[in-house]
Amino acid sequence: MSSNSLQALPGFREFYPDTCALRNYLFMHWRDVARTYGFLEYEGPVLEPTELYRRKSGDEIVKQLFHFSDAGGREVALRPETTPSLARMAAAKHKELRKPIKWFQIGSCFRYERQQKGRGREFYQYNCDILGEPSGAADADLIAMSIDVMRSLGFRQGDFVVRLSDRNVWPDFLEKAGVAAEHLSVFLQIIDKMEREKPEVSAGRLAELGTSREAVDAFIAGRGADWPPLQALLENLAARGLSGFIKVDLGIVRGLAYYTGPVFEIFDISQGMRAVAGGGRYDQLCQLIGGSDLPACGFAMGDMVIGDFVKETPHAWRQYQEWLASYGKIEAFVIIADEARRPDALAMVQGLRNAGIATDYSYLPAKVGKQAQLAEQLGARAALTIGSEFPEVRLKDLIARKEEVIDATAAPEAVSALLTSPAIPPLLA
RNA sequence: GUGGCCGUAGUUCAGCGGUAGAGCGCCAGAUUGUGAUUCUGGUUGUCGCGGGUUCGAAUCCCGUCGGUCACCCCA
Repeated sequence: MSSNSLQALPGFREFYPDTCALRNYLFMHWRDVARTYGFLEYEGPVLEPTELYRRKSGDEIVKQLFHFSDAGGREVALRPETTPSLARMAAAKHKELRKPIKWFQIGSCFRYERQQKGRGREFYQYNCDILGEPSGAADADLIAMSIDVMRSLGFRQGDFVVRLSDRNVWPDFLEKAGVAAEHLSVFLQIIDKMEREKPEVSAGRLAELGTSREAVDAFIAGRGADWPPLQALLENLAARGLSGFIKVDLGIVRGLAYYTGPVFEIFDISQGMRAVAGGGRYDQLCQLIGGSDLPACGFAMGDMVIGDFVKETPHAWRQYQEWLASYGKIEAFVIIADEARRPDALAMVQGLRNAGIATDYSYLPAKVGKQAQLAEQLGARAALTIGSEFPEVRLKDLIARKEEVIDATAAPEAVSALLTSPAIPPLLA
């Protein structure tokens, strides 16, 4: 890298075709699962008033935003997530929308922070939300959906786990422990950090609130067995045959302040429980941002961690490679053996393309061998050689290594037939 | 914001005070109308950038930019 300043900004991503393919593969599965769950795609603004995020999360968050004053003097920020925009959009129109509102979005998000594995300054986030439905049926559907996203990408039971909890179990705990309700948010932050922090630190903070690490651990060990909302969720998911993916873990509360009910996170089991997706219920956010009382829940998954997870999981990677084998490949290549026939070759290329066949050819005169090599490199299965015998042309199956003579006018049909026939390589001697 | 490690050919890397290297890739030929493999030949550099030490720096020192990983944070 030279020191000139025309390179991409740190943490921003340039998708060359090979990395763009993986991105598109993720998008394809994201959209497909959303479709099967009856979700509609929407899109919000990339740039928002800085206040939209400050209002929800406080001034601290502004430090991690790309924010600036625009030419009109407005304080604006690139979105670090999409839920606030969604809450506003849904709240503004919810009276004319049939409930439940089931929307999803795949959007670029931006955070100003040093990059590391799985985290950059620019990333895509897949967000699925259900608004206007207060019952746990919606939460259960989202959890099932997140599992199906994982399965569609080739992950299996044992690769990942959904850790499920409900924030509402904790006020009850605090009350019994004699801790004032006003300490709930501080308490939840301690719970959220317990797994990352040294035990003594958490223990100290819990003691300050008037409870203890032992009491919390004991409560978590109880697994919310007597908390009806959790049991309802578990029964719902069991009916779908998904119990094997779920593990109740009351220690999951999620860092965000706006969650108000069930919360869940998906973890990569192999890589030290790396979080790959998360979500939960946020019944107050639409009121806070859009002024409409609209219960809601949702989950999000970023493209970077899940992309790494696919790369690091052999069977998921194999599934991607299989998909990739036919992605970005041409189907037919027209070899021009006699330059005098270039106009006829162009007509044939056009005919093939109009028939929906991915077709390419050499822009400049080249030896037949060179052109055949190009056909191979571009992934073509069919090679059409057009030369002085025109309108007779040769159609070769580059996998079977068999060639036949056809009439030029029959090319689209003949190529289509070849492409749909079984790909049988010749027996090796 | 803090710290560790790394920046050499298109790419992966070796060299670590004394002529800038290898594998892979790429190009050409063997093969003038046919792809794999093989063989032969060839191409490729501001050694990230700037300064310093030295007779001499890719190599040592300082700075800087970039990458990467971890911390912080995690919406």
